[in-house]
Amino acid sequence: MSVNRKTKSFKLIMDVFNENKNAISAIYLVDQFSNKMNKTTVYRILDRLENDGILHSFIDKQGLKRYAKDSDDNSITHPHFLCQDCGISTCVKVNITLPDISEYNIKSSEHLLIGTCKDCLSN
Amino acid sequence: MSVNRKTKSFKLIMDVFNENKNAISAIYLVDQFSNKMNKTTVYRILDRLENDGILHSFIDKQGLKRYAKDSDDNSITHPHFLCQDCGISTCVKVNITLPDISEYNIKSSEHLLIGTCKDCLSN
DNA sequence: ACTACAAATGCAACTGAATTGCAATAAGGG
DNA sequence: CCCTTATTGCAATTCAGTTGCATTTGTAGT
Ligand SMILES: [Mn+2]
Ligand SMILES: [Mn+2]
Ligand SMILES: [Zn+2]
Ligand SMILES: [Zn+2]
Repeated sequence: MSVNRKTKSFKLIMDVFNENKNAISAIYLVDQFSNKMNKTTVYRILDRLENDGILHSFIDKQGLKRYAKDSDDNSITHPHFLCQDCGISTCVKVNITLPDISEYNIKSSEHLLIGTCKDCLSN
Repeated sequence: MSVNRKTKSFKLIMDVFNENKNAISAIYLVDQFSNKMNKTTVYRILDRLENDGILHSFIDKQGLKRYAKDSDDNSITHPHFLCQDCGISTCVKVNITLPDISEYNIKSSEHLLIGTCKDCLSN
């Protein structure tokens, strides 16, 4: 009983994440594929991919949900970088050490780094 | 020319932040004061307070905008904690050291810590 | 205390991301 | 090829936040 049918829409979205390891906003995909599939479909496919552990997500500085492909060198929890200039967002392959705070039992964390990417710096 | 008039609405909201150092969502205040002022007014007062450097804000895990009072022991950039159980959110007075990533010029960062607070742990 | 004027507010309409219910479609196991 | 049911399309809805504009109100200056 396959839980994930390889539909045309599913493949189109999966291709994006296979060709691009950046973090992509749901709304960008909705827009990109507006003539290929319904926006509801985009959201539901992203949901499934996340539940299946193929993608992970976070809320960016503008409150938009972004998704990126899981990979082996993604530590379980890693920061996400956003370039103010060109808008690209990437998973940052760095281990962040949480300060030990006695008052809280910290279970997970989200880290957003905002700045300028290499490409935008050199242009 | 006073830029900040001490209106009734302004005082009501300011009081909340003076009595409570936690990070409070805009929508919570809109709800709290629904019979005292218009929601637009809440948003605009929060905006002003942030521009004047009295409050600072961040987007929480649900994509909601939260505000907290600036204070001397708030380092310029500090993490924010959210208790999964009771929902309170606090500024965490800890210096976080960003890993130096050659690929990016990092100008600012946002750090969300999710877990359980002391109160919820002991109950 | 009065006035004038800009700042602040209320209201209603609007935006934009994301979700929901339901009927129609299509993937793929047998 | 059939059948089951996962997936999709569509339209309506939600929910936080914003905008335009007319009205009110704080307060500086007299
Ligand atoms: Mn990532
Ligand atoms: Mn804070
Ligand atoms: Zn860039
Ligand atoms: Zn708690």
